[in-house]
Amino acid sequence: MSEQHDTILAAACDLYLKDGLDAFSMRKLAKEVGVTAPALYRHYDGREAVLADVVRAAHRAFMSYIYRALEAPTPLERLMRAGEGYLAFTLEHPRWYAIMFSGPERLGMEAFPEDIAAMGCAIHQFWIDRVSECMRAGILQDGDPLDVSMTMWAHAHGMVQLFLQGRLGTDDPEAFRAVFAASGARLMAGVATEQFAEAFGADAKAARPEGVLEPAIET
Amino acid sequence: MSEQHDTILAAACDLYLKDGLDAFSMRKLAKEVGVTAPALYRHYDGREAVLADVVRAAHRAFMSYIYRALEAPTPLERLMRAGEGYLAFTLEHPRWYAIMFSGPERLGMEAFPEDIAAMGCAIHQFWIDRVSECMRAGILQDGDPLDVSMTMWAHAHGMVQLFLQGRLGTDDPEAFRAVFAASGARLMAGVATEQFAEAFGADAKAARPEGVLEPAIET
DNA sequence: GTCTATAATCCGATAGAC
DNA sequence: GTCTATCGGATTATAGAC
Repeated sequence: MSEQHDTILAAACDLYLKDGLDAFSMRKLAKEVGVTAPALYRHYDGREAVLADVVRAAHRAFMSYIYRALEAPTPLERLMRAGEGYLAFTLEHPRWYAIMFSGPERLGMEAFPEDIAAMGCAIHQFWIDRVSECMRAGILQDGDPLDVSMTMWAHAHGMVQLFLQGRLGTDDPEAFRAVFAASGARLMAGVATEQFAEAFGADAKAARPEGVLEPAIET
Repeated sequence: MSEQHDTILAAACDLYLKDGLDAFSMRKLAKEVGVTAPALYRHYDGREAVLADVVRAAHRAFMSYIYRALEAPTPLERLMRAGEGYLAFTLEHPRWYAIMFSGPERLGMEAFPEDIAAMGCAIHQFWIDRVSECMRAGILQDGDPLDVSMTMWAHAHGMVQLFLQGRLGTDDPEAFRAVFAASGARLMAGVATEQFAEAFGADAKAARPEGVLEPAIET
């Protein structure tokens, strides 16, 4: 809460985002802050504690991206905007996304602190809520929202993961956006209703005349 | 090619599978082999070179799991058996699966050697072939096999990734198998044909009377 | 609250004797 | 081909002066 605490955390985020997790050390962090390493231990218990705060910051940043979707007026628009926010976050902040899903032992911990796990649950619940209200609106086929949101989540997570590791044959975020949308459309064909196809077709035409949802031809 | 080379590689695989990537060091490897560290450098250029061979071994192990599917008589059975082989590999050897998808810089390299990248392409092609022949057989809807296989790959990869990081609320592989199958069925609903539903329904009944494809109720 | 100094480990890699 | 000895570096973290 103190001011130095925030200064250190900000520097820690910068350092992690710049050099990655393996290059993150208390010495470099101290240099970034402008003090010597032992001074950091007055404000943090150690490396683990700093990284835990970085993970918290990553979760907060992620939430700020997807929660914007709640401003949209309809369930369908909220779902689509949430998906766009998710994709924007992963493309603009791949390292923040990575640390959210690196698993605790990758950070040198046995398990995530309770409050971080709770943030993960809140995010999961957000997706369940988006799916739920789309089911009630007749846009998604009836089913268990927990199951359906998991399917959509896994697909999105897998796509992003494969792209960030260069397994999709392209490094261009714009190309990936089209591929992601096309793949998402294939998935929706199995879980959405005709009402979705009509509503989203119209929505897509209004918002994106170029029709990014058409399957991308790669070869 | 020499015998010591193989001995070192085997020990390296054991060491990585036992302790993980961050704990993998040339000194520990030497102890595992039963020699001193400098001796390793007669057979390997350094840590990177050893890890590259471990990655090669991981790819070969993965291929041995999914290539078994080619013994099945029909395109549908080959696709299903390939999926089962994929899942079995990820659950039985999560660390081997992890190192295949960790990205080169995680291993301290700039890029994967050409032959490793080629193995990745061969695996990708394997999935494209499975999808292709299912399209020709009328089991999957017509489309670009590359696109459809990517969608299926991303979904499977995402599911496994989320499970291995404990984000699915269970650590039980058997429970995950059911969840994975149910989610896969949701995906197939969007990309398969009615012929699939009929054929696989019959197939599932013959092979698995308990019906693992029914959506799992969690709560 | 920050510093200097340092403990205690670990790492990859090499030189040179045998 | 393997050894001993070592270089040169990194790391987390602490002790104690100021």
